[in-house]
Amino acid sequence: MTTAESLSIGDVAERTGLSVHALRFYEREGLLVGPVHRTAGGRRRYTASDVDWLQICVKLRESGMPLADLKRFADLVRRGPGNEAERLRLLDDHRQRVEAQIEALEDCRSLIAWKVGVYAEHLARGSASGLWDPTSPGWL
Amino acid sequence: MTTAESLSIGDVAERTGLSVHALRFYEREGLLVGPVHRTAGGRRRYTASDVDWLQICVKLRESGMPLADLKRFADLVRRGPGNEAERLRLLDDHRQRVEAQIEALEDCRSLIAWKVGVYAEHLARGSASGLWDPTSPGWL
DNA sequence: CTACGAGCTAGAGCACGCTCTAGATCAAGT
DNA sequence: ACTTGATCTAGAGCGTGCTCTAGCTCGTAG
Repeated sequence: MTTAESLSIGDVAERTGLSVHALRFYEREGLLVGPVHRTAGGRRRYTASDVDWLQICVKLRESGMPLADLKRFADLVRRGPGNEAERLRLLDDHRQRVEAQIEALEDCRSLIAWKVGVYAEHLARGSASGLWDPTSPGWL
Repeated sequence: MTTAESLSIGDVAERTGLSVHALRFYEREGLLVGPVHRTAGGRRRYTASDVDWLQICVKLRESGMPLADLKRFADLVRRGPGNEAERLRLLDDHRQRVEAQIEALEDCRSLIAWKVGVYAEHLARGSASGLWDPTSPGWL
């Protein structure tokens, strides 16, 4: 349940798009910066900055950062000031990987788009024979 | 060994970037269009169009197409003419997913780039405190 | 003729990232 | 008080996509 200052695991799941299972898993794996507080009854209570951090995690995961790197990053932040250069390196390395990935995807996109275009044209003409038919020469 | 018309599994591994293990695995999974020929001694002999197809597979995999879709595609091609519309649909669906993925990555990239920029600037100034420090307000 | 690297099969194993289960507890509505 | 739904823990299980092993065979160079 939502109150002014703290959110249940279900609320956080809704806000981040992660499942409650994933949230508990992330916590076990040490991917959160701070310890999650608990109610008297033992239920997790998340703060707004927990959610902020998790939303960053989601973005980094979506862009392909492995959990291990996310953990290294969380560790650095948790240890506090003094390792900013290392944090920056981690992020910047990831940025480079993301850029490479975008380029690779754009390559694939143009290959596919071209193939789709050729295909559609032949279909429109009703003359699709020979396309992707490895027994005909020049099928590519 | 390479001869005019046929390649060993090792050659194909080199040309496609797939491991020999992966090549045998792909074959078992029915991801190839034609059956791979064998020498008298039972060794695989690949043709140039096998390599062409595998290179397409690699591109599609790099862009995130699951093996199951690749298999559906290979099945369609193997069955020969008459299902071009279905092939086109498969490819075009994938193209759309790739485009969505590029957009998502570009989003992530700008988030990261911004964060990296802020970080680098603060580091240059020697005033990095408060960055990603969930105990300070406005740490995002 | 022999050695040695490349290839063969069947099947086990692995890394990643969750996802699900069981069985119990908590908390809120009626 | 009772019911109902959310949450808890510990740990097993799973989907994807390879990767590796064991034990054997092939085939080319010397």
